[in-house]
Amino acid sequence: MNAPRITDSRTNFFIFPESPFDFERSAGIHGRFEKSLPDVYENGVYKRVLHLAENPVLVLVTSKGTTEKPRLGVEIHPHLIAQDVKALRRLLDTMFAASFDFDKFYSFAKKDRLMRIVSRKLRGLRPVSPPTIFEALVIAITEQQISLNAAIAIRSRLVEKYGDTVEFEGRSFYAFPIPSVLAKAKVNRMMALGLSRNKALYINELSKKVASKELDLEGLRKMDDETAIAELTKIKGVGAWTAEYTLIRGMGRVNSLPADDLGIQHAISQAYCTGQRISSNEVRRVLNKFSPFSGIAAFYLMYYLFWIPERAT
DNA sequence: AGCCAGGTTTAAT
DNA sequence: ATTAAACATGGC
Repeated sequence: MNAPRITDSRTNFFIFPESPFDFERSAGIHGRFEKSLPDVYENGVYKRVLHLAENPVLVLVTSKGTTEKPRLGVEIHPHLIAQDVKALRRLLDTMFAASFDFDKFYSFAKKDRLMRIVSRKLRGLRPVSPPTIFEALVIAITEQQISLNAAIAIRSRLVEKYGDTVEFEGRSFYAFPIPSVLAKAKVNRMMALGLSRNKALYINELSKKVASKELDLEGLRKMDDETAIAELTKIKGVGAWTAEYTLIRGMGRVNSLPADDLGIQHAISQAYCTGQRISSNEVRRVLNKFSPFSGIAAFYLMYYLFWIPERAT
């Protein structure tokens, strides 16, 4: 598995991710919502603020290649010193270069008639990840039980209130709030953004543990799926769905399957069953043939069924 | 207006 | 070991 190569020329450089990579489709997910801070995707450019050596830096990413020969142009504001370029490489690796072998997944997908069509149609689609597991976990908590639209609206307000900003071309761009800030936030203030009391408490307590280093979320990357899920579910407010969702969407764990997910249950049922609501066990049974890619298979199927209006062949 | 939406915890049986 | 209630907002 080759790590993406990054060529450095001060504030602008290229990344060469593994192929195939459809940047527009993958990063473009963020552009489907009116506002899904801290992520902004407009006119083919992905924009967000990342922390490098604790400093907020605006990063602009755009495709300069193709799905088969991916090449991403990266632009930074303000300038970076050399050691920050290294840190940025790590973050962009995490976010865009989910290091797994797409060809292997696609060859698994051929075993199934529908999945063959889906994977051909969506070739190069990756689940883009947040830069940190902390962010992925907070995202998952905000999305518990309520609709995606509601969660994204609430999360955007959380980011506007607590995230660091970089001004650029007369606009504010945001970083996801860092743990120490959310650790100090008042639960009542967080609730005013639309979080339930419990979710505000969960996020606040989680942030305190991460900020104090009592909890090392990034250390989860070294663990296998099962162990990471066991660790995550020790955290208050984190059940099976939240842990599994964090792995697939935030850690590139393509076999992690949040089988309790209503959207996945709906998608699997429509594609392989009667369309009626099905159980998590049914979901696992149906997707088992795509193991060790069951999570990414579910992601592809959901995207295909619910996110492509112009679906035809 | 009312119900459901990419669940989890606590408190009951 | 299983079941019920409470929870917050946005969309239809």
